[in-house]
Amino acid sequence: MKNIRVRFAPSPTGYLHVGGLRTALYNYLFAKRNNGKFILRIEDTDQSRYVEGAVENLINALKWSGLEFDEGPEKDGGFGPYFQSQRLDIYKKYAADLVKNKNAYYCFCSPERLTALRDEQKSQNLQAKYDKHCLSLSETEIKEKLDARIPYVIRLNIPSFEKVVFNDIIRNRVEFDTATIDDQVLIKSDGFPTYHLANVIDDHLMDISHVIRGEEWLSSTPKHVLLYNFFGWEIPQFAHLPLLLNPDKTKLSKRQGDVAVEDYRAKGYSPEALLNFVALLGWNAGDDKEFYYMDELIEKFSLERVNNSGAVFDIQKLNWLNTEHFRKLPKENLLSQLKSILADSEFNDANYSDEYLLLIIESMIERVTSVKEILEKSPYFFTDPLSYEEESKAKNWKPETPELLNELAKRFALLGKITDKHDFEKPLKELAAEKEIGAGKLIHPLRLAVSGMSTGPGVYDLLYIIGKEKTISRIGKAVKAI
RNA sequence: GGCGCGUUCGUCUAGUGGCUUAGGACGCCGCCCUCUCAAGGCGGAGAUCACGGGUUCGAACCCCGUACGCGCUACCA
Repeated sequence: MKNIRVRFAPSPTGYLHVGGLRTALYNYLFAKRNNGKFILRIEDTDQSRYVEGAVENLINALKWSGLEFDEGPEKDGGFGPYFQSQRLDIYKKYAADLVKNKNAYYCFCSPERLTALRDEQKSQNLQAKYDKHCLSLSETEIKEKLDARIPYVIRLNIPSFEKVVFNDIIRNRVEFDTATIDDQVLIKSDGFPTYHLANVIDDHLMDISHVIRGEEWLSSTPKHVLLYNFFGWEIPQFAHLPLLLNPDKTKLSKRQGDVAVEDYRAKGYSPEALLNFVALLGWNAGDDKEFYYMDELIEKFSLERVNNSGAVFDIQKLNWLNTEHFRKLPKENLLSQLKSILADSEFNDANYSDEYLLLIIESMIERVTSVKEILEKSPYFFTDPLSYEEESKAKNWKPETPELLNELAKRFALLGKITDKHDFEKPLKELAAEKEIGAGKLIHPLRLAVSGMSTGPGVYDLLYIIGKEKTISRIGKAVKAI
């Protein structure tokens, strides 16, 4: 079997789309599974869409996701450059060959004529297609126009009434009639190639064996097939991936939620979870397994098992997977994450011991789905309560509460050095018994006083972590404040 | 409008002619546990396999048609 070489070929629009992430992942998995190479190529042939820093963002997002490319920008594998904008001479040369063989031709039509033509066709409910007006230009006419510096494009000369048939790994046989295919512009008037030309030339020159890309490319694949034929090149294997969809089943878009990998990163999702989730959107191994690490994905992946219908991006399932992955992270990882998040937070002035932070992690891990959430759900480990939850106040703060809590604080103060969370339990239970009330009558207001909240770890864990001194002082504060 | 691709619980999916009274997961609901919130355990509801024809002893699975959805229809990728 020939060498497996696949590419992820995004256009640098500013960020990595999760759909793009999945495309990249499938390419990556396929490459790794088959001892092939995963190549990153930047399709920056549209000057009007140039975005500052986009390539850097893209590469960073891929790196964060763990999809390291074998060849690409700054990583030459002998097939570079990997920026299409740096390969203009190559495209020009091949375009000239096409023109010489009459498989492409110069077109000098103005945008106005093109628009008028399209409008006319549309009004008659005809397919919008270039009318090959410039195909009939003579050599001398072309030369004259060229000399006169009239702007031109080079168009693909689609033969009429032929069938173009190709095989797609995911969709099997696909057939198009050339009568329905437009004479695609190959070289734009600014001298840049369009995607269609550049992609075929680069895939051939870069020795790409499998073209794995989104379904939106399926309709233009016959143009590419024609180009391969005109050049006399071997056609790569195609695999057109189903689209990722919004909940309303339209193509996944910004308007209906987050689509950038960096958005998910910012929200605290882990790359492992995001990758695991996205891998399952359109692929499965044929069994019930849903939790995967990268190495297992590589081991099991095959294009043949990719689905052929679009998949809704279901954030709930992502949340679940994120949680599953999160629970399996080693403590040291969580600790270092928490430290760096704290450093960037409003609580960055204090210095917390590893021991302290580890206790927090242990108490919160079942209650959050990311380290970031620890700060959101339990700020009380880092600051005294700034306010007290109204609902809990109404429910748990009774007229006799201040007196009870003061008494409890007094008894806590009598405790020696705290060595176990249950040290707090005894005085609390005793007081409850003496007053002939349920422990809950003390526990709920106590939690509120100490944390300002009504939810969180077990109350004894809570007290043990924040410590005896802070517990007592916070009770004092709460009694005054509430 | 034309062309292409698709259609199994709300969602992701298993299923490739008899093993299927269509399996799993997320979510949802209930119960248990319990100082709260979670986590965990147990259980439940939820799909006439888009619809209509055909082929077959037998079809979610094969064929044809229809409907619907999506994609493409740019000197964007």
